[in-house]
Amino acid sequence: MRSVEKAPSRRALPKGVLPPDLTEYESYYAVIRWIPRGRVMTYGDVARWAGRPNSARRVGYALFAVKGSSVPWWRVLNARGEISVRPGAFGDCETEQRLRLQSEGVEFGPDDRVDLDRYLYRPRPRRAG
DNA sequence: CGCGTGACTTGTA
DNA sequence: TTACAAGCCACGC
Repeated sequence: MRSVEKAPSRRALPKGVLPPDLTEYESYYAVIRWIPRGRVMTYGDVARWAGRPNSARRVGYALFAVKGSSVPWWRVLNARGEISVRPGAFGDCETEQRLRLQSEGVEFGPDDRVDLDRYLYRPRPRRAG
């Protein structure tokens, strides 16, 4: 068991996006909680909205740590619209993720991919000042 | 402090 | 369209 539960590194978050009291992982969770039912976001988007544009990998890591909690981790896909978890890894949660998405009405294409143009969630229009 | 690794992304061929 | 390389950041050794 790798101790991924602890991830307390705090850094300055951009104002107006998220409260400054959140830890790195919690900031990801906060963004992921924005995703409504039947929608998805990419790791990169979550990272960007959390104020860490280059920490997409950490998002997945954070998700593993929170799996089982109230964070809709299954609504996070990679930039290609597919589940990043390899079948069999992490207790075969790849299957669980897919089932959860499908139960929300998210359809997978023949390539096991989701049409991001259709299901990608944009939290809000890019701040027009 | 350096090196390898990872539920990633983007650019190039 | 797929395949490969580079960039990225935090963690463990």
